Amino acid sequence: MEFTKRQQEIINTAIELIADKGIQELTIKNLSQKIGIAESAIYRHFKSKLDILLGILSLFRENKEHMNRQLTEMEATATDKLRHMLLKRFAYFAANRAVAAVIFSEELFRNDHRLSEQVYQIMQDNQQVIIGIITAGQQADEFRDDVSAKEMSFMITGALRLIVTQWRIAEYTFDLEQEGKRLWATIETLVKK
Amino acid sequence: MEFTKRQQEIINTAIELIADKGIQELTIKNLSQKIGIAESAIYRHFKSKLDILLGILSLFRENKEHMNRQLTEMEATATDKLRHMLLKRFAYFAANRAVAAVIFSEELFRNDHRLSEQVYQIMQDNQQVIIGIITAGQQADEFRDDVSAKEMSFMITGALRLIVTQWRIAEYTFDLEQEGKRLWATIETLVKK
Amino acid sequence: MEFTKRQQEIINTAIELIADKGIQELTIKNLSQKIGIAESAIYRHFKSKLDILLGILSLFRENKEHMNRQLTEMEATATDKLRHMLLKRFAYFAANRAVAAVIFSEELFRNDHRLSEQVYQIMQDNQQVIIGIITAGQQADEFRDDVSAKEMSFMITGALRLIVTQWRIAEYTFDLEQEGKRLWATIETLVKK
Amino acid sequence: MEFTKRQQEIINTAIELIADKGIQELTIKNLSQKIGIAESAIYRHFKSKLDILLGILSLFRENKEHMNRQLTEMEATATDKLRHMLLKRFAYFAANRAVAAVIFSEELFRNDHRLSEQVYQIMQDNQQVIIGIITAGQQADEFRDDVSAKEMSFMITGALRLIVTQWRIAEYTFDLEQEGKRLWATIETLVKK
DNA sequence: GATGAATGAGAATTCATTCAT
DNA sequence: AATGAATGAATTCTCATTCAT
Repeated sequence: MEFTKRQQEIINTAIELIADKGIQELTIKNLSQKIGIAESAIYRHFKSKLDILLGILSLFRENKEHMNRQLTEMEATATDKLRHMLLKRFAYFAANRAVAAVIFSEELFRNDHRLSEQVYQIMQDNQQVIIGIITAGQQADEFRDDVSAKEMSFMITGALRLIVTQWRIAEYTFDLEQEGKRLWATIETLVKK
Repeated sequence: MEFTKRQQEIINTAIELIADKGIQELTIKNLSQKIGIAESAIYRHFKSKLDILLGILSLFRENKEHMNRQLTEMEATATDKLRHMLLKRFAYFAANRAVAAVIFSEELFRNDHRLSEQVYQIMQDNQQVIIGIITAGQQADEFRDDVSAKEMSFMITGALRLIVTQWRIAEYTFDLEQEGKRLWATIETLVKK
Repeated sequence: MEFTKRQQEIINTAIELIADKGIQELTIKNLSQKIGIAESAIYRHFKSKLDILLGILSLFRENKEHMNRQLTEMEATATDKLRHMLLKRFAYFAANRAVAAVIFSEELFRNDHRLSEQVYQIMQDNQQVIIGIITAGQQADEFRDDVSAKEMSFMITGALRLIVTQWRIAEYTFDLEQEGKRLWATIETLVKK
Repeated sequence: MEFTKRQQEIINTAIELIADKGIQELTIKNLSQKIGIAESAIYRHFKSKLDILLGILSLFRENKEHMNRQLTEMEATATDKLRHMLLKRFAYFAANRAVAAVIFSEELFRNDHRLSEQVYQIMQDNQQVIIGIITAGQQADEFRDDVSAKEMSFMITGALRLIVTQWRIAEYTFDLEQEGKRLWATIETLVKK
């Protein structure tokens, strides 16, 4: 899971490429051109294009795990944690459009089992964190418990994904963090006891 | 918007192809082979591959408009309408996996403006219908009104999309209609007054 | 050499097509579309595309023979005949751009022996007529005779072709007849005794 | 405007191909086969087929500019210069049939603006050189001046082109240099005072 | 580490032509 | 006469990858 400077450069450039114009734009040619090296040079650093995609996912997962660890260790009410987590995520996507573009496009990763497995894991991990927070919130009597933590987290995840998707389709023409705050208000109203 | 028999056959085959193995599998060669005609024969029926994709969307839109019209004309409580609509949609996707695979993969349609425009319209139309039902429900005092109809419909759409996406990623290994009913229970609990 | 109405329509449309955008634009599809019939209908009237090209040439040759016969029968000085012929030809090309485009593009007819043979014949016929006029002019002491009639006619033909070619390349943006008159003045000065 | 070895090879092969059987024979397949590399290898050296055609023209233009520069610097009477130039050009075409076939077939370059622009420039450049020589000849009292230099150069260019064209149509069955000399005699007679 | 040249497989599309109706 | 459907061959071009240097 450790990447060299060049490997990171390649991965990041690949992410940008995908974010910009979709997976079809991620070709070795475009990639190498954007970096400024020869096509064949790419193969010094990654065995194949598939490995670059795996690299993207692994980088993303690492990042998310870091975020989640921070969150778990945080001392705060469940409400604060949940808000914190969602707003942080929106901020992250707003600052890293490319990642947003890549991570919610399961389609891109359908060709290979290793890829779809990774995407699935990332989704699961994420859900687990939210479920954890909500369960805690229910036990602390902050959140309603007539809906299971799992179902609740499902609704939240769905909304999160949809807002990011719409933001992408709208070509980033609205303020994601702003809309994210509005969404949080809704979610808060819905989950609080 | 009227398609000949052959055009419908091509569109349906294209949908199946995409659903099966993703957009990358949708080549004129695969398409013509699956139908059993020559590659060039495809071009007698569609000017280009792009037009086939537009055909898919137009077919889907037509279908959805039909569904929505039925719904609008229906005499029922907002709760019933909403349940009816969601369950119907799950049933439709369960029976038309391919369409589900295609319609929630905005990524596929990013290459061309005409395509993304269509996808956007379909999403909008859909949201409008749900908003309409919820507003009615709020006025009839069936649904809570501390959350706007728009926000609520947003949560619902997000959940709907997420469940279908997970079902696809899980390679249809769970019963979508079953899970859809469970989701409906959650939604009902959340929206009712 | 007798063509039906439809055949003539096809030939004329073919000429226009070539004149407009070059031989590459002469496809059965474009042809049938411009006429307003189905592609396959063309084959009712011509056995193959080659026969259409042959038709173009045959039509043109007929026309030219007619022009030449008129000229031969005309009672006038050689100078008048030559002027008449050249100006007439420019007028004809100005009015029939398409024909000009086709007839000076030997390239188009290189694929098939039957075609290039025809083109060669047309060129020869033409030269013969000019040679005839010049010889007469020399015998009548109107034209210089230190240059053979053949060489002189060669210079004239070359100039005629070049002016039409330039006119085509310039996309008909200058007045061919006007320039033709100027060219005639030059020729007259050069040939007269 | 500098070409690699391989690029020159491709351009030359393309010229040969066109000269042999016309532009229709210039396909990437034929080209690569004649060279002995894979089709896709061509694209390492030229972005597209259009660029190969542009390459042909640019190579030709370079060559011609070289010839013209030599001529301008030459110390000689206008008559000698003109003869020298024409005979040199015939010699060049006789030795480079392929180039002759290509360069006088404006038709071939009609598809693209960049191409026809180049062809037009080459024609213009050429004419300018001849006009220059003739003007000098008129001022030195070698050439008649009752016909403008421009008109005279036009006649000469027309004749030059026609002779080459006929030589091509005759499938190179006559001696171009021989005929060129005869043509020169005619031109000399016509232009001299 | 990096490059340039090459490759084979495959992509979308076009074209002239045929044939049953 | 004309049409609609189909075909096979060909065309330009792209792509991931390899290899010698």
